[in-house]
Amino acid sequence: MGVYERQQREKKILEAAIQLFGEKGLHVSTMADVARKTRISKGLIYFYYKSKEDLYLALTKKGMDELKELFNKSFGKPKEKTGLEIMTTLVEGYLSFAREKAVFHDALLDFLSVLDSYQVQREKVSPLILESPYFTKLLQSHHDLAKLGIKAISMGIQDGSIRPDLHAESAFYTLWSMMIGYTKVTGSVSLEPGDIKINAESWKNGFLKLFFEILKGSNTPFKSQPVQGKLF
Amino acid sequence: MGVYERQQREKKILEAAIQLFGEKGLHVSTMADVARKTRISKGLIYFYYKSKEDLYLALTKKGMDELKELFNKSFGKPKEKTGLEIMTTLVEGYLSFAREKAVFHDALLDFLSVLDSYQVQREKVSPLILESPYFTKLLQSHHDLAKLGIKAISMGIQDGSIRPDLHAESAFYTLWSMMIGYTKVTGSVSLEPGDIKINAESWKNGFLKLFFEILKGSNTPFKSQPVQGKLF
Amino acid sequence: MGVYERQQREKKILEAAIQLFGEKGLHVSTMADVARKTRISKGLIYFYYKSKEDLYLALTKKGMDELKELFNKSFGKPKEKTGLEIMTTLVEGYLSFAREKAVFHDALLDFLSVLDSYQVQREKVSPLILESPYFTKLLQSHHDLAKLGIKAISMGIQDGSIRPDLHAESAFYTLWSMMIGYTKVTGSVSLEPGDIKINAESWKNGFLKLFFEILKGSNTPFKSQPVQGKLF
Amino acid sequence: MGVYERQQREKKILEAAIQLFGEKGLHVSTMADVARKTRISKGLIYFYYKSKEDLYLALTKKGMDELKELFNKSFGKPKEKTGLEIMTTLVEGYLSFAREKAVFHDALLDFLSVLDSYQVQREKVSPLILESPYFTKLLQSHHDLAKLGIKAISMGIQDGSIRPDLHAESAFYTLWSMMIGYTKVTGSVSLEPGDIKINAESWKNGFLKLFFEILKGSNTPFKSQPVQGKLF
DNA sequence: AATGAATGAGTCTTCATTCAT
DNA sequence: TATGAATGAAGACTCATTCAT
Repeated sequence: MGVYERQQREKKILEAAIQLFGEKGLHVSTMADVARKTRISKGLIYFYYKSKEDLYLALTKKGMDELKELFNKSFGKPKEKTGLEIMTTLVEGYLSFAREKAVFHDALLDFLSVLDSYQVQREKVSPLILESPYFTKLLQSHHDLAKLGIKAISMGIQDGSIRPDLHAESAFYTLWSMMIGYTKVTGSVSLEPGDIKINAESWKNGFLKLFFEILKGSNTPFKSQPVQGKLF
Repeated sequence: MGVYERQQREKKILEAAIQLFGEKGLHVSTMADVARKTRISKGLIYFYYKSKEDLYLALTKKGMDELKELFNKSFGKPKEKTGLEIMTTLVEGYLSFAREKAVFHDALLDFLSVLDSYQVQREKVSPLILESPYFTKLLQSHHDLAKLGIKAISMGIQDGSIRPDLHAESAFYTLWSMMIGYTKVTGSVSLEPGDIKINAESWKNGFLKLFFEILKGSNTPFKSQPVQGKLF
Repeated sequence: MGVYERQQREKKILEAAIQLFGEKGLHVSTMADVARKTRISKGLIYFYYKSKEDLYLALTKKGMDELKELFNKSFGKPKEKTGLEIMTTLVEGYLSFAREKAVFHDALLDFLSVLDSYQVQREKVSPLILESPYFTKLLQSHHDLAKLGIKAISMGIQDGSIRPDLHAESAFYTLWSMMIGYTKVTGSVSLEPGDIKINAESWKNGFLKLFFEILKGSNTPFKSQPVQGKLF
Repeated sequence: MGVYERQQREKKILEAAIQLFGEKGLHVSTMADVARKTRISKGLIYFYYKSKEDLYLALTKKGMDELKELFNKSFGKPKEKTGLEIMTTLVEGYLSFAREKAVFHDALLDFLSVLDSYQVQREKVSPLILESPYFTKLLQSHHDLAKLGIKAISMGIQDGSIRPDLHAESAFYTLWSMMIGYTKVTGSVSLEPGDIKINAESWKNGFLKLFFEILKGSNTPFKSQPVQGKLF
C-alpha cells in the first residue's frame, strides 16, 4: 500500500501492456490479457489507468521518453561532438528504435495522428484520450523532443559541421519526416520485383546519402564518408 | 440484373465505405453502418465484398489507382515537361491527395504495413486479407506507382533538369518517404508553442526547399525558385 | 424441357446433395453449395425441391430404397436360400451399407426420430417436413423395409433354419435395433483402454455370435460356424 | 461471489440448457435463449461455458453421470442381487432414462458420434469440442459406464445367474447396442399399419425376451419369468 | 423455364468497463 | 485496497428462401 509498491504495480502493468501490444497488436490485446499477464485484477488495473486509451497513452509516453533519452545521449559530453556527429548518432539511434521498439514508434505515430485531429477539430478526439493525464504530458514530451533535434542542428550550424543556410526548425522536421517515412516504406522495398533495381541495403545507403546531403550540402559530396561508414 | 447495375451497386457500397471510414475511422465503422448508409442489405454487401477487410482493400485499391492516375497525369503530354517539372507537379499532387483524401492515404500506409508483415512472415497477415482478390491487384498497383515515380526522376536525369549523380530508385523512395513523413508530422507542427520558430507555412516551404534540393543539388540553391513558387 | 431432362436434373441435384451432405454434413452444407456443385441455379433447385428439408427427405428416400433393394437382393432366387441364409446376407449387407453409405444410414435414423416426434405430437414436426411429398413415400418405404425383414425371418421359421418359437415381427425389430446400435457404438469401442479387454474385431465377432444365436437358439451353439465365417 | 453462488449460477445455466435443448432441440435453441431463460447476461454465460459446444458437452457430462449413477444404483447393496437381477434393473433404468431424459440420451449418442470421428480422424472434430474441459471428463465417464456394465455381467457369470460362455465385454456392448437401437426404432413401431402384427407393447416384450435370452441362454426359456414380469 | 441478386433475421462471440463485496 | 463476476451493446458474418427479370 506504500507509494513505492503502487509505483511498482503501475510499472508492472505498463510493461505487460508494452509486451502484449507489441506482440499481438493493440486491437487484439484485451484488458483481460493485461490482467492475466500481471496477475493483477482488472479492477485494480482500472484504478491505475482510467481506460485502455489511458494505458496506451502511458505506453506512448514511455516510448516518447525513451526516445528523448536517446536524443539526449546522442549529444554526448559537452563539446565532445560536432552537430553533424550528433545528428549521425541520432539517425542511427532513431532507426534502430523504430525497428526494435516498433510498439513505441507506432504509438508515437498514433499520437501524431491524434495531434492532427486535435488541431483540426478538438471534438474528433475521443474524450478518453483528452481526459487522460498522459495527454498533456505527451504534448510536452513531444515538444521537448523536437527542441532537442533542433538544438543538434543549430549546434552543427554554429560549429560549421552543418551548412549555414539551413533553417534548423524546418530541417529537423524534414529529416524527422524522412525517418518516419523510411520506416513506413522500407518493408515494401524488398518486395519489389527485379525490374526495379533496388534492394533493402542499396536503398538504405541511398537514403542515408541524401539524408546527410541535406545537412552538409551536396557540394561536399561525401568525399570521405566516415559518417555513412559508421552507420549500423 | 445487368452488369451495369451490379457495378453501380458495388460502387455505391465502396463509396459509402469511403465516406464512413473517412469520417469515423475504420474500426469505429461497422458493416451495418455501410448497409444502413447504402440502404442495401447486409447480405448483399457481403455478396459484393467477402469481408470487411476485402472492402477495405477495395477502398485501398481505389485510392492507389487515383494516386496512380495522379502520377500519370503529372507527366503531361510527351516532351511537354522536364523531369523536374513532372516531379514538382507530383509532390504538389501527392500532398493534396494525402490531405484531401486522407482515407485513401491512410489506407495506403496500412497496406504498406501489411506488406511489411507479409515480407517478414506471411502467416502474420490475416487470411481475410490474403484471400481478398484486391490483395494481388494492390501488389501490382503499388509496383506501378513506384515505377512511375522512378521514371519521372530518370527522365529528369536524362533531360538535365535533375542532377545526374542520383540513383533514381533510391531517390524516389527517399522522396516518397519524405512526403509520407510530412503528412504524419505536419499536423503537430502547428501546435508547437512560440519557442520553436516554425509554423505550418514556413515548415512547408522549408520542407519543399530541401525536397527539391535533393533533386537539383544544393549548388543551384534556389536562385530563381519558379518551382517552389508554383506549389500550392 | 422434356420430362427426361427434368428427371436428369432432379437426379443430378440429389446426387450432389448426397455427396455434399455426406462429406461435410447436413448442417455445414448449404443450398448454395448444392447449386455450385450442380451448376444449376438456386432458383431452379427450389423448383425441384421445395426446401432443404425436402431435399434431405429425397435423399432419405433414396437411401431407404437402396436399402430395400439390398433387402430384396438378399432373398436371391426363389427357394435358393434358407431364411437364415437370407438373414446372414442381410446383416452383412446392412452393416456394409451403414458404414459405406453413412449419409443414407444417418438420414434413415433421422427419419426414425421424425417418426418418433410425429407419433408423440404431430405439431412438433416441422411443416417443411410434413409438406414434403417425400414424407408419405418414406412412410411407405419404411414399412416395406420392415415387411421384407419380417418375411425373411418368417421364411426361416417355415423352412426350419430359424427357431420356431420366434415372433417374426418382434425378432426383426430387435435385430434391426441391434444393428443400429452396433453402428452407433462401434466407433467408441476401439477407443477403450487396455483394462477393457475388447477390440473392434473381437467385439464384432461377439456381436454376430449373439445376433445369430437369437435366430437359431443357443442350444445350437455354433458348432460349425459357417454363418459367422462367411461374414465380411 | 462465493464459490457456492458461482456453482449455483453454473447449475442454473446448465439446467436452462437442458430444458431448452430438450424442448426445442440443440440447433434451434440459441445462446440468447439460454440467457433470456436464466435472466443471466450472455457475457456471463460465456464466462461459465466457453462455447455452445462446451455447454452441450457439460450437458452430456451431466447425462452421462446420471446414467452412471443409475448403473451404480442397479447394483444395490453388496451381495444383495445376482448379476442377472442387476442387469434387469439396469435395462429397465436405461430404457426409462432414454425415454424420460431424451436430451441426455441424444447427447450421449452425439458424443458417441464424436468419438467415432475422433478415432477415425482427430482433426475432423471441432476444436471447440476438443478444447472443452468436459471432453476429457466425458472420455473417462464413458469408460466408467462401460466398466460398470461389464462388471454386472461378469458378476452374473460368477454367481451363475448368467450363462458362463459369455464374453462379458462383447455381451455388454451388444446389449447396449440393442438398447440404443430400441430407443431409435421404438417410435416408428407403433406407426406400423395393421398388416404388421406388432404394437408398442408386444414389441417391447419381444425385445426384452430376446435381451434376456442372450444373458440366460435360450434353453432356459423363461419358464418362470419373474424378471420379465418386473419390468416396467 | 431459369437465373442469381437480394433479403434480413438470426448466429455465436467478444470486451471495455463497472460495482458489490 | 482489491477482486473478478457481471453486464450488454456491439461485432462480423451466414443462409434459406424469394422474386424481378
